[in-house]
This record gives sequence, structure tokens and C-alpha cells, in this order.
Amino acid sequence: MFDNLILYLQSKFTITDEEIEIVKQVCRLKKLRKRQYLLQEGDVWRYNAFISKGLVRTFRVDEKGQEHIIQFSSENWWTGDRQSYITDSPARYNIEALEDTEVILIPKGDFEGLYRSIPNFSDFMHLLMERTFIASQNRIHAGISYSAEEKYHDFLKTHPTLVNRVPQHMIASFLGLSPETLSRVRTKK
Amino acid sequence: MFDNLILYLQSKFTITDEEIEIVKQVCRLKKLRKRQYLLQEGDVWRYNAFISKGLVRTFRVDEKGQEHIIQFSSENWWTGDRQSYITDSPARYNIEALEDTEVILIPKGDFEGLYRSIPNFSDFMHLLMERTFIASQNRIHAGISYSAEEKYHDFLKTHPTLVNRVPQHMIASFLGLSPETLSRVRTKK
DNA sequence: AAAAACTCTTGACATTTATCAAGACAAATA
DNA sequence: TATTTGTCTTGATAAATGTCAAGAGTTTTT
Repeated sequence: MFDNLILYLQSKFTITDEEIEIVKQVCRLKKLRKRQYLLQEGDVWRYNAFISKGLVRTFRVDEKGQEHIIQFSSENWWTGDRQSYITDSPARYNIEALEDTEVILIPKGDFEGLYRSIPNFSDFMHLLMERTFIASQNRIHAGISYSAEEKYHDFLKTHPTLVNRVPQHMIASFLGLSPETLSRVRTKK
Repeated sequence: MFDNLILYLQSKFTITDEEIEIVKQVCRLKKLRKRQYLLQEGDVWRYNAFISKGLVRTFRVDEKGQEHIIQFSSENWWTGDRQSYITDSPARYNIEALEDTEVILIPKGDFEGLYRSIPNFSDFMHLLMERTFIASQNRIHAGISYSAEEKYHDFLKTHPTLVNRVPQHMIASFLGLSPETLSRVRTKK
């Protein structure tokens, strides 16, 4: 039931069988069908969520009704709204399944408990946070430095597996381009 | 000598006098004159750096010689190249003082020592990392969603103190706009 | 199987933003 | 003080990207 998470943890750091039991104790599985929402703008996000199967998008809708995707999360990635999680404020993002998806939810309090009882887990998650931050800095750099074409090629490099799973207009939204511009960038060469 | 850092730490979490001594032990003060570099692309960054006075910019230069500023850091903020720090790889960023600046450097090994000996410090820095990540997500959102004008107004909101300290063309670089466009955005209205 | 919804492309055109060049100040330096 | 350097603005023009509209395939739903 939580096998994918266990395998993930074992691959990332040393964890004992007892510790695995502690983790399992606080996990809850949630199944989402394609197009179902994991989080809706306005709700408070109180979990850490591990995608064990499938794919979700995190996005916002502006006043003009335009969607802006700030993240895709597929198997073996974490998702959620950090702002809402940290400050207990209403989420500004929506999270929606792009495929049938399985998510393992760990409530905030339990998650903090894991940090205390499993130091290796805490260390790893902090390192992961660092890496995630570095990735987001790279994305900022791409955003302010690259042309439409360069942004797309950068996306191919950094998210090679997503290109065939995500509709093109969503990649455009993720990159801050119109779908038409992305289409033209792709066909031309 | 390290007063500003001490005051900062005391304002952020509970820290004992003994712990402050431990911190002082590993601090090194570095003074930079305006236009001096704290880090040059290609060097490995091995510190955590606290700005106790002044202002620096973190930027990259592309093949066309164009500079792209990904961060400003002023008093009571940390700076450095996380990628280089975490992976011991050559830095891809330059860090340059925009004013006469004082930086407190703590070498990587010592910094990890502080994490072990001062749990409150570790907890706080992890929380700070979370907040920094949230800020960078907000910036990504602005980058893919906003027009030039909206980007500038967002900058005014998120960095109100910098507008009068940083040359306008550097704000443009930070926002991914040409200096001329930013100038026009500002005068119009 | 038919209908509906979604996805991508393409063309014509509009808008935004960048580029190039010049000039006016202001600040830093000799 | 004179000179140089840096900063910002403005205009003319070019280039990049967005918008609107249509159509052709796909996939999903009924």
C-alpha cells in the first residue's frame, strides 16, 4: 500500500525496519481520478503529500481567468502548498490530477513527529529542500534570461519525462508562454 | 564586531550566551568596498554569509555579455551560491557589493557544527529556507504571469526598501526587462 | 457509433517589449 | 574645477510574443 514511499525512503537514506513502521503508521492513501483536485484555492493545506503514482499540476487562476502552472509533480515527488502549510493560511494554489494518481498524505503534526523520531529522515528532507530551492533559482534564471525557444529547450532538459505526459498548452503555461508561441517554437526546427 | 548577527539571532529565536559564544568562535568578518566581489563565477563557495551591513547582488553573465541578477541581499540577509555550496561545484554566479558592505562568513564545516550544537539555530535556519523557497515560488509566479508593469509593481511591494538603493537598470535586470522598458513603465503613470 | 470535448496547428494581425542611438543630468574621479 | 563615468530618459524602429479565429485530428463521453 505504501510500498513506493518505503522504496523511495530506502533509496535516499539509511532507515531501519522499525522506523519504516513508524512512517507507515502516519500515512494515509488517497486516490485521485484524472481531473480530481487534491487541493482547492482557499482551503488550508495541512499535509505533506508524496506522489506514489501519477501526475499532478499546481496552478493559479488570475482575474482574467488565465491559468498559470507553477509546478508539475509526478511519482516520487512531493507536492502541496508550502505557504499555506507553513502559515496556516488559505491556499492560493490548486492541485489537480492530470492522470489517475495515488497520493500518500502525512498530516503536518505527524510529519514533525517523524522529524523528531527519525533524524536521517529530517536530514534528508532538509537536503531535498535545498535542492528544490536550487531548482527554483535555476527556473527564475531561465525566466529572466531566456527567449521562448530557450525556455522550451531548457524544459526539455530539466523535465525530459514530462514532455510526453503533459498537454503542450500546459507546458506553455508552465513556461509563461502562449500555447501558440510554444507550438511555433516546436515546429520551427 | 559581530553584533548585528548576534542581534539578528536573538530576535529570531531563543539563544543562550554560551551559544552566542560558540557562534562568535566560527565567524569571520569580511569588508567589501563598493564594486568588490565576494564570489566570482568558477570559484567554489564554501561559506554561509550573513550581510551585517551594505548590499550585494548575485548575478550571471550570459554568452552575449548580458548580466542577469537573480538576487539582491542587504543587511540581515544571507547570501551565497547554494548550488556550489551543496555540491562543491564551481559557482555559476558572481556576488558583488553594490555599497560598502560587511559580511560575516561562517565556513561550511563550522556551520554544520552549529546545527549540531544549537538545535534552535538549526530549526530556525530550516524555517528560513522554507520561507525563502516560498518567496522564490512567488517570484516564479510573477515571472510567468505578470506584464512588465505588473512585475515592477510587484517588486515595489516585495522589495520596498531596495528601490532607492539599487540603480534602476539593475532592477530591470532582476525582473528580466530591458532598462528602457522599465523606465517607460515608471514614467507612464 | 455519434457527439462532444480537447488538443494542436496555422494565418493574419495587434501588442508588448527589445534594440539602437542620442542627449541630459548627476555622481565619482582626477 | 574639469573630466570622466554612470544613470536615466526619449524617440524611432525592429523583433518577439500574444490574441483571435478557424480547422483538422484525437480522445473521451454518451
